[in-house]
Amino acid sequence: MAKIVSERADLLPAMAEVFREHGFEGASIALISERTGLGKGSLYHFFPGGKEEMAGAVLEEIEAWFTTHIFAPLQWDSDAASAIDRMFRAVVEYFDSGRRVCLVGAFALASSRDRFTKQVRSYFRMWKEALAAALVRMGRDKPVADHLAEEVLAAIQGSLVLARAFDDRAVFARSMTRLRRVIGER
Amino acid sequence: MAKIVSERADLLPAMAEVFREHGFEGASIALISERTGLGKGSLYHFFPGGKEEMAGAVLEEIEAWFTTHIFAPLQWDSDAASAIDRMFRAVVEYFDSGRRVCLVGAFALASSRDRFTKQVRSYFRMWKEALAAALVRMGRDKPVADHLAEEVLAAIQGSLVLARAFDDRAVFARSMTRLRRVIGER
DNA sequence: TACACTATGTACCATATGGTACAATCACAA
DNA sequence: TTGTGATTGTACCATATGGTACATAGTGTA
Repeated sequence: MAKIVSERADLLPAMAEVFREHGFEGASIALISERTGLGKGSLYHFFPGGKEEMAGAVLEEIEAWFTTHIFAPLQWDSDAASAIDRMFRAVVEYFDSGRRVCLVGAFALASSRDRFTKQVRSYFRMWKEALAAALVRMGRDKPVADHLAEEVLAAIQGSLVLARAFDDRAVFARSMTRLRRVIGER
Repeated sequence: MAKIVSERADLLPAMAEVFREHGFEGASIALISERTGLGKGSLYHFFPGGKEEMAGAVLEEIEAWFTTHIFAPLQWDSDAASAIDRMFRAVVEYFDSGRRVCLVGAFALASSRDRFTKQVRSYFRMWKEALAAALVRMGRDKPVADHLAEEVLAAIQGSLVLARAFDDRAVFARSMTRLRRVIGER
């Protein structure tokens, strides 16, 4: 009855999209099965822990992606300004200019936060600390850098909410432009 | 079998809290029944349209509350600065210093946005326009006021996300302090 | 009191849910 | 070829879901 031998990792992007669109409660196994093209059998073969394990794996993958493409450069790249510039580019692309929701942010607001407290917190903590580190390398004082990093993260999350509420990408674009300017100023 | 004659409006606060805590999908009728203290019979008596009508009524009540306490003063109060000050006070109290989630924001991120597009959009549009009007009365140019209003709303929503992710009210407090300063500056 | 109407609780229903069992099928190595 | 373990689809299960039906009890009024 088997068709193709899949890998667990291949399923994560499709599953992530389902969770993004429907949230943890709204993402039914039937829907996940449909969108991944895999039957329940395979799904539970790869994720014996069920939906909770699926969402956990998705969060893990998201954190890994952000670590590679955003957090690590922010933290370690000798050219901090360029790392920040690349962060903004990556963010715009990743969130599809505001059309796509931040799954971690959505989980933070919903009751699913309680299930995934650690992963949600870790994602934002890593982002904030990496960005603050880059700002320090650009010559900012540590406390200022911390506040600024927090402000940037909040603005990103908030403009994702507004962009979706207004169904208007321009909201997100304006916010990104402003943040680049704020960070550039002294 | 009846106990007390309730009013539809009396149920809304309890229902709002359930939707805030669990989202639209997660808020089951059983849970709503438990938290309002009313059986299904009564619930469907007051809300023949079921869960969708319940959530709709809650959104309506929220918009009404904000209109009275925040939007109207921002829009019409001759002392714009004081209206903005009262907005921040009301927001801090309403969102319980960041412990409480913005239901409309949560709905905007979730799939429930599609069901309640109009109400979600209306809430944010009214808020943004009212705040911009107050800023104009404080002497700002219209375009600047529009951008600033958008920035403030995004910061509020974003810091609610972060405050919940970090489980730290200080995040929200810091954001409000900063916004007051930004608005005060010329 | 008698009546109409509003509330209310409970039993019930069809369906969807997350999850399990298991047999069938694959890839691949001996 | 034969066997072994990884995959896969399907049938199935107990439960929870949103929603309905209805009989009962309260409320106010003539």
